[in-house]
Amino acid sequence: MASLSIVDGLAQLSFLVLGRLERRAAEHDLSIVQTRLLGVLRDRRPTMLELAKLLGLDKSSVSGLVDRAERRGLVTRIPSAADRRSVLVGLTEQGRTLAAEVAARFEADVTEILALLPDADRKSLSSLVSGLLVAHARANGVDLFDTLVPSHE
Amino acid sequence: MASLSIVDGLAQLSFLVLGRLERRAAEHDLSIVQTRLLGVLRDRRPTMLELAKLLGLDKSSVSGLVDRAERRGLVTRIPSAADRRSVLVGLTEQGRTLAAEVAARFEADVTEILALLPDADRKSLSSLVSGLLVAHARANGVDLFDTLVPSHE
DNA sequence: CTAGATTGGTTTGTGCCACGAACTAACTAG
DNA sequence: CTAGTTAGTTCGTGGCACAAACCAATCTAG
Repeated sequence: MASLSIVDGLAQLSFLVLGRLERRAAEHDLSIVQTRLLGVLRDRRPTMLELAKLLGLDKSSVSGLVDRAERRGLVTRIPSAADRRSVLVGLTEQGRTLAAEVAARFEADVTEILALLPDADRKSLSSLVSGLLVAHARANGVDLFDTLVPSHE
Repeated sequence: MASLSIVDGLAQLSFLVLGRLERRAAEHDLSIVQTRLLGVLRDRRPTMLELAKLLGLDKSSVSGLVDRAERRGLVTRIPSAADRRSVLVGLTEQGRTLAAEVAARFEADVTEILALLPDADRKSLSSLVSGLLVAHARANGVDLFDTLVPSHE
């Protein structure tokens, strides 16, 4: 039972957490990336390029990503009024409900894992994690956006 | 600055941590999966099937994975003495040094992020994370193996 | 001992993800 | 009006992931 280092611990935990997400997403035939796409769009209607930045992907990758999601009726491309080259991507109703469902199940998973900790510990963990993320966001001048989005440097 | 929920926080943190890993791995033209492969092999010499279980992949996926790594001289297939159907996979010297390098850089990254927390907080976080992982491992009867390996249920 | 079942691995086909390079269309500066 | 930039798509390549089909070795019933 070699007590694992904090680095190992965080790596482990990260795999565990994202593994749950992946599993829940797979239940609805979503990949992690598709899920992140839906997550990002919950409160945004970005252009393709903004989306690429948000997801940390190449714009060409986003083309295909949105293609597939659009084919499934989860998102729509809306021609931008301001710039005729540009396209806005938004959730459809179907996409929105799907995103909500996956998020809920994932949340339940994580909550279940966290239930292994006594109340007090869970609270501490929560505030430490928040603190760390806030500090990191500040240190990198990055604005903290919500669920399912990685902080890219 | 909406204080994010613990679930969101953990998701964020996980993306952040694995994002670093991915970046460091990419510096050496490794994917996350390749890196996990090397990580798993640091102290094991499993069969293909064991490897599949360890990585949570299908055996057919592992075939290709090992193919590519072998082509790059990072791992070797060793015919099993015990069972002539079976193949053992092990690191080459090159694979071992590469794994060490990536691990070191990744560790530095995470350490740097953790440096944003005051000493006491970092220590608390460390023990909370360990505690959570241990509890989870116990709850699932899984033995806790080391770095870069997800706990599969 | 042998016929049938099981097991370990590879191969093949399909689809997603990711990138860079090349390209079109639209916007912007001068 | 022209030159250069920007937004997005397309194409080609390669890794990742799975299921299904397959082969060879091993096990097991009878």
